[in-house]
Amino acid sequence: MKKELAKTYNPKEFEDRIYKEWCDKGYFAPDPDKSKPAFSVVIPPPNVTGQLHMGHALDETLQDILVRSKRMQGFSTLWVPGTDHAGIATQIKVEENLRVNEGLTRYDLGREAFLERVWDWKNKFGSRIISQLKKLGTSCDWSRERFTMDEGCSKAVREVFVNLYEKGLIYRGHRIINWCPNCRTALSDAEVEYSEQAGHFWHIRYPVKDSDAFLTIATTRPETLLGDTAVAVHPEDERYKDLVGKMLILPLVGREIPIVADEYVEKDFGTGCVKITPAHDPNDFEVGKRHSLPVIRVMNDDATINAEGGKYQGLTREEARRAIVEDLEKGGFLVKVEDYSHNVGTCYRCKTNVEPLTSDQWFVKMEPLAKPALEVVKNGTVKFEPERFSKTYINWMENVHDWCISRQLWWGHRIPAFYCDACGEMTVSKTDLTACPKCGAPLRQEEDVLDTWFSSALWPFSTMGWPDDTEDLRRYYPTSVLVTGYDIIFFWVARMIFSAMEHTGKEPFSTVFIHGLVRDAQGRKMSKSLGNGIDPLEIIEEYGADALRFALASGNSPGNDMRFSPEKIEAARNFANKLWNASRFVLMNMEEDTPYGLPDVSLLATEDKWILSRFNKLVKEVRLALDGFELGVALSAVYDFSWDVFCDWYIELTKSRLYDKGSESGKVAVRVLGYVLVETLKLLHPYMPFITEEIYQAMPHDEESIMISAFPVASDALDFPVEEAEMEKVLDAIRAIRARRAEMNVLPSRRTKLFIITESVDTFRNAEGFFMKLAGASEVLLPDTYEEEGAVSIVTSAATVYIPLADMIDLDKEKERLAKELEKTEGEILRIEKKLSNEGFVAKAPAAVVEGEKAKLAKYRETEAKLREELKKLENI
RNA sequence: GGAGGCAUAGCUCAGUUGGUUAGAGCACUUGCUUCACAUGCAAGGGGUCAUAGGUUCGAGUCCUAUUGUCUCCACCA
Repeated sequence: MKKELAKTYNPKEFEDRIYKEWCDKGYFAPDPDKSKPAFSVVIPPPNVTGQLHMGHALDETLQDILVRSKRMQGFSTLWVPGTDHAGIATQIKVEENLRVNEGLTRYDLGREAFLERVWDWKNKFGSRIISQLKKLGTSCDWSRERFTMDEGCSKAVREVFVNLYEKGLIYRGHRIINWCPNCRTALSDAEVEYSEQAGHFWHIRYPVKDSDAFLTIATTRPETLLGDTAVAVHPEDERYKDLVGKMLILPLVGREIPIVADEYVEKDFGTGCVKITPAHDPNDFEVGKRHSLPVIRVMNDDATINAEGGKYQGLTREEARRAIVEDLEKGGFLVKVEDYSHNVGTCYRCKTNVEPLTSDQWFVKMEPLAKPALEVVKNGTVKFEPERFSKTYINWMENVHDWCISRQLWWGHRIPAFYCDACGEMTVSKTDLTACPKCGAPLRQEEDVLDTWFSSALWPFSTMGWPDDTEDLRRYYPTSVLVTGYDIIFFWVARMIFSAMEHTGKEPFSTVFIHGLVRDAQGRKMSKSLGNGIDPLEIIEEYGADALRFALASGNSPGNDMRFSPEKIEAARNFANKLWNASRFVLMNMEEDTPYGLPDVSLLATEDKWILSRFNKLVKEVRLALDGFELGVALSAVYDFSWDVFCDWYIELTKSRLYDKGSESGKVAVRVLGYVLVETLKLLHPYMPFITEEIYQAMPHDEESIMISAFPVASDALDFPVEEAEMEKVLDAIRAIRARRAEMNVLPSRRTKLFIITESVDTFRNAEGFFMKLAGASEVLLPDTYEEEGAVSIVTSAATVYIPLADMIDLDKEKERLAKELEKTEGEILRIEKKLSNEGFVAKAPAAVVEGEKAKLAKYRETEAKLREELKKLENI
């Protein structure tokens, strides 16, 4: 059924409409046909209250390309969408909102009322990110949309927690952890970001008890002096050997602390003496354990000094530092201050300096879990693409510490541990308990919630119904590919792998397809604070989702960052426009009843066979690239074919036939045009789903939607090597003539006779129209020889073409040009001859390569002979 | 301190297991109101593929070192 296309490409007119049609038709749901192989993907769930940014756009685009191409290749594809509750991020937003609008804190509201606010917020904004994903054209099965805090995922979380607890892999402990004083919660190691900060190195004198001697320590954090319980020196440090075991008087505090010997100290760094503050430094904590030192925590949860700090109580960390340095100076304890720049841990959410401190937290014991997770990557069951990221993963997993999973937040999965104040028992349970199983007294549930990543770690199987034995799990789990950025390999990918291994006994996915970051045109990370973020929705609004997707997919190589620039998106839009207009042209030349599909081979012209043969090559190329996750390579192949081969050549080649109204040959041409265009659209559909669907619907086609049509398969029936080669001879000649005319400034309007001397007479005779249309010919003659003077000669390997342009010819220049060309050709001949006379090459190179070189040599020799002949002629004049 | 990426045209980047004369987009030059498209057409200029070695019949591609640059991990107080 022939439809009209609007005169200009305007994606706004059809993108939303088409998306709705796909949804209504149910195309996004996996095909229930059991005979089809399964291909499944789970979306990296965006933050439920987040806004779509370029990172999402890239991630979703890549996934959609994979999913759509697999669907067209006959897989039963399932793409599970959903969102993450994003504990800290969401809670911060709601608290901020509460503070700004009502001047309240979460404590003013209380836990229950505050959580109601968060749920309201979630319900208000949770659909926003989903609708933004839809604008991109993502083909997720929305009927399976999940949320990390929905009933099913919560059930999975409890199941996992209790299982791990019962196996002894989750424990509660008083440990030193990373604390964010702003978010007022513990953080895992992965949630700490280090940043270089300018600071000072304070050298402080600690007097030795009952002596005039003293030790000088150097520290970047003088305020933690309040919690010092020792000073450590290296056991082999001659300077301090005799002092080990003696006591020091802690300045300002007056506490007696021992001098201990520990290998942790570097003799050559600082003064060789380290103050030990077990409560506020992870290394000191370890030293403290080895020497059974007391642990004195001197800060509150908001990083102000607590009662242990004596007169400094109530001061912030920064205030305390200033006050203490001042007092040290007054007391004569301060030796010197140096400028010092060092790495400080900050909170990945709010960038506040992390305060290491001791507290009661829940941990996952990592060692037993890491083992199978390492194995499965090392033995290739889980493959990283590109492969190098498996190193990053293995390195991290081999050195992983226990995972602190408790967060002092309210928004999240509350830890299912129940305390009995009557008998002191703690019970961990999959279901909520009200009475103590031991003594029957009322219970109190743990206040802490779980790290957000604890639930996302279960995403590949919790979304498919685990722990129940569901049909989805049986059919689609393990999933096929996980697509994500390298920045969350530790947060998420690693944790999914060990969780899946532990709880399902299977890897969560077979391939991890890693992409880089989308940066701005200057190569900077897009960020809110810089204000350099490009809003994908604005791009879609202005250029269309297809253009955005194209811009993100083209030139993007796996694992590498990319820059996003206005030029790129314009180039993408221009390509869409080109396709649109090429399609309009094809449609214009179609009849109401032009059918889909190729006419009989016997009816095909040489150029038809040429384009089919070229298309067939393209199909092979695209499929190979897609199979290897080379999405950018596949796209550029389709781009080049569409623009250069199909539009710039094939369409132009068919014009004379098309303008011969009603001719059989014109009808054949239009069917080939339609066929190649539609099949090319299919190759392109995974990348640009909307425009390809819109055009597909307008053209004669084979399926209800391009989405469910079959991805092209290379076929021997479309291979026409002979015609392809013949056609290339003609195209070579046309290109050469055009170049020559342009060089001589022959106006396009000036048409001339062409005399073509060639052995492929039939080929060139059949191509007469092409020379008229594309090479400025008024008449094409194919004599056996051409001897007249005053003609430009153009030499290609297959033909010598003469253009009588007596008035424009400069004989000397002609000679010079021919001589130059001859020189170049001879150079090439020499190079190939050398190669072919190399015994190693002939013996070791593949036969096809050797044959290729021989063919090339033959071609150059033909050209050389013709050039010599021409030169001789000119010299005789 | 450890690991890794990148270095190819003026700019931004492709280049799949080594195999035509190294490509594209943008920018630049010249010409074109050719009846699909000026978001276009045609022609053109521009690269010793960071440097030095090595492996190979053959290296932009593999190996080693060097330089520059970016990132991640570790954290010496």
